[in-house]
Amino acid sequence: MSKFYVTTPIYYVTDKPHIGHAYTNTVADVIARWHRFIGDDVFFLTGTDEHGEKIQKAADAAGKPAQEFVDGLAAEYKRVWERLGISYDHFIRTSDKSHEEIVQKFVNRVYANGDIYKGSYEGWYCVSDETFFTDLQLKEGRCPDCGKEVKWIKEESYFFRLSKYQDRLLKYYEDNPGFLSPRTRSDEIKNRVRGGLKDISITRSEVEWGIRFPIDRGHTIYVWVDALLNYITALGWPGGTFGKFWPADIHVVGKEINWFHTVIWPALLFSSGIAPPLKVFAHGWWTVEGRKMSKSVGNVVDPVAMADKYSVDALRYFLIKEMPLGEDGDFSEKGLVARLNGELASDLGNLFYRVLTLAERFNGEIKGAPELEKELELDSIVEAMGKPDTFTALNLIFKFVGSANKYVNDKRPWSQEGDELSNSLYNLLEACRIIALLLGPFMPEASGKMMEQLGVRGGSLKDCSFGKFQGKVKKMGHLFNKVE
RNA sequence: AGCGGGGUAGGGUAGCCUGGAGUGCCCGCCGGGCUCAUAACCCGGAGAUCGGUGGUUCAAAUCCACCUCCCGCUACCA
Repeated sequence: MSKFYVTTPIYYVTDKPHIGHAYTNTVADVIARWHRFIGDDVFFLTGTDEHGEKIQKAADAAGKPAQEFVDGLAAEYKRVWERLGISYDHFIRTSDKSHEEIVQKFVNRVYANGDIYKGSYEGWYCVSDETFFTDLQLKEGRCPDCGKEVKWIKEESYFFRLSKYQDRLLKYYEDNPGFLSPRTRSDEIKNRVRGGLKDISITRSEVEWGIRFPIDRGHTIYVWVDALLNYITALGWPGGTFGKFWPADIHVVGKEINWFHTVIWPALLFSSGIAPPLKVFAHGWWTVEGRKMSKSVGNVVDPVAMADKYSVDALRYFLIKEMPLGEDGDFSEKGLVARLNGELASDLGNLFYRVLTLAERFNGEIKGAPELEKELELDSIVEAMGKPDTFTALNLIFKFVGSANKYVNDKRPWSQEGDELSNSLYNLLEACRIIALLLGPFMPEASGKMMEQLGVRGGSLKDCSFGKFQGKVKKMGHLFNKVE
């Protein structure tokens, strides 16, 4: 049994989770469940990022102390993940005492290695957006986002010698081609790193709501450094289960935070003598009906509302099947309904329903020779999941659903009897059993219902070959209901 | 501005890295089969100068150059 450590980003808790957060966690969850399925010892981490000025402001606006404010949102995140079937093993919060202590320990070590120095941070600052901009980013000398005036601000800060790690990062990318995933994202990062790295400011003197910088307690630690460290503080670095699970096998992230995970994070780890993660997978973004999702447009999609309306499994299925992992895609309720009605109800649900009907009418012993098994591209599914390519894997499983439907049409079991009929049913029931097993990581609830109706127990990858069908079939209605 | 991604039948996509007959999938359309099943399932068909131009090659959707249009990122939006 090998270990497998998968993480999601920790989410900045200014508001409740939307469909993008749900996507990231669903992808990570499918990966985590798959690795449990193939027998790995999995540690699946998610959590919340709770420090920083924006959160302080949001708490002020809500009229609550910061800690109370983030407590409420962290609980909300947990509720959402439970609702969406996210099988995390640990939920880390950056306001956890143990996290704060470890972050300070880590920063001390980087400092002792000579990679932190005092300097000053300056740049154009937009007060209303609370954001610094470079000369290049300004539009006609004004804020590129809101168009208001910007001020030149200079602030004392401590810096991390990111520039020192340029060559080591490039070498790491070279030696570990799978680290930057998917490929389409890797050139972008390499180009930018080749273009030169600037040291980065890692403390703030104006921000109160954060972890104290141990070298100079007038500063707090920049939230990104605080946040990135969650991946090792959750393991209890340098003790705890760190030795067992580190390095992370995969950090699942959105493409917009790829830079932090593939450049700053490994550099920080290099500085403190810790191995970098094995893979950072940057997935794409969802638009909503063709438009960028944003609060101001008012098209933010609530994943819980979708799950309530169409079922958790339909939502999970749509998120994985709608776009190749790593690409961008478009979310629409119309698209979700089309996949629910057409693929889940008509193709998959109907397959189970018709097979179960035929099987229930049959009184004899279910036996036969494997005929349908050759249509199952199990090796390709395993290979895809190893990449990971959840999109291709799910497509291959559904290709097998199609093969099973075709088998019913070709064999016409309703006009068969005796051994012939038994053989057809044998093949179909075994196909259904394996489909149920393989879909477990993607649609855990439906998978459970399929097993129950087939009267078989759960299993693992090694059970995904045609054996003797030992279930007791019991039809219990449709797996998926059509909508509208 | 720099960097990255994309432009494939009516719509949506996969294929592109590792070149080999436009090959595949979904929706829609036309025709047929079946009646176990959620008007579901299966088969066949129509429909594409693979954004444009030029190049490399025996061979280009695929590699290269340029052009064009769309989108994203540029160091706190999954």
